[in-house]
Amino acid sequence: MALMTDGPAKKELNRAAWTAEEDRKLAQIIEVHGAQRWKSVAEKAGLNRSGKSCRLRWMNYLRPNIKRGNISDQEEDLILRLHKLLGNRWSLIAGRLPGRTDNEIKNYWNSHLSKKVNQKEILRTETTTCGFKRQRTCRDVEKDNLHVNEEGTWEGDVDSPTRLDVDEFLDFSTEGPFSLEWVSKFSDFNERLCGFS
DNA sequence: AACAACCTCAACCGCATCAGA
DNA sequence: GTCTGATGCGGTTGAGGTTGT
Repeated sequence: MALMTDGPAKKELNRAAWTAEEDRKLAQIIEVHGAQRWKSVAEKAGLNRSGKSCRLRWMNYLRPNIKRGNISDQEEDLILRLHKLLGNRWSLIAGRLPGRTDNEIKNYWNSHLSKKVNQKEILRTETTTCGFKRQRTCRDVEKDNLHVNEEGTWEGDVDSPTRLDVDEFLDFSTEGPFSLEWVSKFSDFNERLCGFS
């Protein structure tokens, strides 16, 4: 990408791909001043970048413990299941995948998983027309189950076996990244909710 | 080998939300 | 209560790489 103008009065910002030198400067400043006040971080680092751009670069690329590429089968499975439940809430999904960023998961979904899911949906529709019991689609689930009552409890149909506390279930702050217990609880919930895994 | 079509992913944009003045 | 700046999120874009013809 080339240098572009943001408007006649504004200083032109560099919107080209980040260089190793820029990465180094940014990391250095964050080490000293912390990952906050991104506008001043950009200024202090002497980068002709917006605060937003610096934040994004740090969050998606420079941050420690970032995993890149090679999404495992387990991770893929988790993304699929979480997406079934949460939809395009990439940051929430990323919160359950240590070292993965919302941007990476979003990209992975758009380039790999959305196609897989579409194919599955087509197969399921075909199965339905053959007279087998119709499996529930995610849209059905959303329609029927994504309802939070006054007590903050997530409840489905009156007869539905699925009831859980949404806040507790989606509170990723207290528990570590995804624990086996959580995954198992989620899988169980998801299977009952969707009728398939 | 050359070109087109497709894919991937880094980066940007617009909008919503929040906190502080 | 309102304004303003900072931050976070999801959608989208486009450059570069890969694959197919």
